[in-house]
Amino acid sequence: MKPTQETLGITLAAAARDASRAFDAALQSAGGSRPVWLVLMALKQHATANQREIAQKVGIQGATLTHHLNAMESSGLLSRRRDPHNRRVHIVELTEAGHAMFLQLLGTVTAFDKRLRDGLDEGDIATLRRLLAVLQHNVGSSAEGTKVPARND
Amino acid sequence: MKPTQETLGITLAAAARDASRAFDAALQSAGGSRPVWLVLMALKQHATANQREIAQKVGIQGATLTHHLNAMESSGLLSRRRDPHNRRVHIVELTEAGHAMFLQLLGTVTAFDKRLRDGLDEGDIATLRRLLAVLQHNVGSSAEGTKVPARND
DNA sequence: TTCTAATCGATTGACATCTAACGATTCGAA
DNA sequence: TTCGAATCGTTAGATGTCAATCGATTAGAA
Repeated sequence: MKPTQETLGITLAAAARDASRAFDAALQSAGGSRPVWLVLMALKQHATANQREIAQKVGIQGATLTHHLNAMESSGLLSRRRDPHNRRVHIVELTEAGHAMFLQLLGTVTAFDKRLRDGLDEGDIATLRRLLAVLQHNVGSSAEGTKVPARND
Repeated sequence: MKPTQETLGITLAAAARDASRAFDAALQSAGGSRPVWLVLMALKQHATANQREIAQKVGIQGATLTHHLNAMESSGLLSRRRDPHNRRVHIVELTEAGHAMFLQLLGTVTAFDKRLRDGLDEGDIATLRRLLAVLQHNVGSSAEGTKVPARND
């Protein structure tokens, strides 16, 4: 490892941090937030889902999702009801307002993505996805259906 | 944008999240943490620095750094003294324990980086760095001397 | 010399995230 | 049928981050 060069993890974290901050700022200007967007997106892909599935899809812990869902339910973006077949389970669904919020944020997300891609061709994008997937594989996760690794004490 | 494909920002954030979690776990097992590592690294590169410089180097706000420095000073890893030429400024320096902690964590960091790079050749690494730098440029930041973008209300 | 603006680091409060633990519910082996 | 283990979502507390604000200090124009 060259002494003047950052480790790959630090480089990746810094790039992601900068991109995420800009993305967060864009979403906030559009009246949303990143967690809101991620939950909306998960529920757009699967119209009804339980919380465990959403948390897994989004890549966060159930406890974290509870907080986001509480806020989003209060805001009228989604509803939760007990599954009659298994009363431990919440079925989560978007409301009309939730669907509207998704559309509201979609423009922002698309514009941001376009901005992020500026100067990169499809080959670059594919390469980046491939390399990022390798990194994820190397730390023990796959890009889809990510399982949250336990943090050791 | 293809409907079945994640936006680039989400892909990047997910990869970075997974890598960061693994990195955090590795550092924790070695008795440190990511903020500790980043501060140690910044102070290894510039033996004496003021807080603003460290915060900028690490890529976090001054308020955040204060908390980390408080903890690290309590742990004996570093010391702070007022600059006699400008009493607003703190000069931050590593202690012997701080230098020892750096070495302690260095092995972990190196091993983690090696793990991250598994299956990637030098060309891949260079490509990844280049592409990440493009992304950072596109969101308004450069990879070195990162300025933290303001979050709009 | 005076005074305004800028700088520095700290404090406060809010947001997002995690772990550990919990109560309620369900599953499945005995 | 019983009961221990597993699942589900929630709560509480801790960590890391940010913005806004503050008191102390300095710089520089008038």
